[in-house]
Amino acid sequence: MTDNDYTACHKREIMAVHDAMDVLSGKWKISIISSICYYNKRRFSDILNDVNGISNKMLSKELKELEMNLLIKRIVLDSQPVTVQYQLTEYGRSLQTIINSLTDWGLEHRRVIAGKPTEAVL
Amino acid sequence: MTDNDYTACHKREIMAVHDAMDVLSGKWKISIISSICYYNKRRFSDILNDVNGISNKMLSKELKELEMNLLIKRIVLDSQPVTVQYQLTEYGRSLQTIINSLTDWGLEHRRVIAGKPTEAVL
DNA sequence: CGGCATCCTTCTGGATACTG
DNA sequence: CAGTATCCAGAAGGATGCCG
Repeated sequence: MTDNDYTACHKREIMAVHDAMDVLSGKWKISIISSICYYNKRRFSDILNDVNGISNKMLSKELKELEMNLLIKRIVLDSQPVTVQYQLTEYGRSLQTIINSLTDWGLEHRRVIAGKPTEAVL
Repeated sequence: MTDNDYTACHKREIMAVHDAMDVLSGKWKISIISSICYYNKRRFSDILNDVNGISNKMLSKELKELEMNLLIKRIVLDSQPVTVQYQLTEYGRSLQTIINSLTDWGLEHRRVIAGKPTEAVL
């Protein structure tokens, strides 16, 4: 993008971003995907713990939506009591680039807004 | 990330993602940023037109939030009637990578869910 | 043109309790 | 453990009209 405003049409790109957000929007969805992505396999209660502030209701709901969108899969192990693993699908793994960009930016951003040291809540 | 689940702690990364989403979450915020980003400078009514389905109220509100977070700046030209340009700040431009990832993924995603041809609404 | 104010409906999401 | 069910407050967000 140059500084002079030549008027190409970018509606296609903007709509692509909107499409992506259709599936990813929600206060928690991206954090949930990150959790599953970073750990490869992750259980319900672990995600509940990873994602700061989420309630089990919301986690349950958003996991279901992500599953419907074929981004994650649910694997039930017949242990006692039952164990459920969540995992990214092949398709879901295509989000890795986005997750990485967001992670990088988030780490930088935390530094910029200051007073929010990374180590504090660890 | 390997297939065997060695248990490193990724809370730092997951929280970074959450931090990023703090600033970027909302049904429209990322689309708005994309619009401004792709056109470099963009006026209120143009963004209103770029972002499919947004109302002026929401646009106004989210622009204000983005400005508060120092991601965009508002430039008033004293024309008649008044013209307002929105532009990414230096800091805001650091989001470019994220926007690009989302655009790429969105274009791919549109292909995957099918029945939503890119050209239709152009 | 670029908003803000108001009204009103829908959706979000927390707290809590309960189930297999 | 991994959810589901219910209740309910508050936020999100659309429609419309007004203003400098």
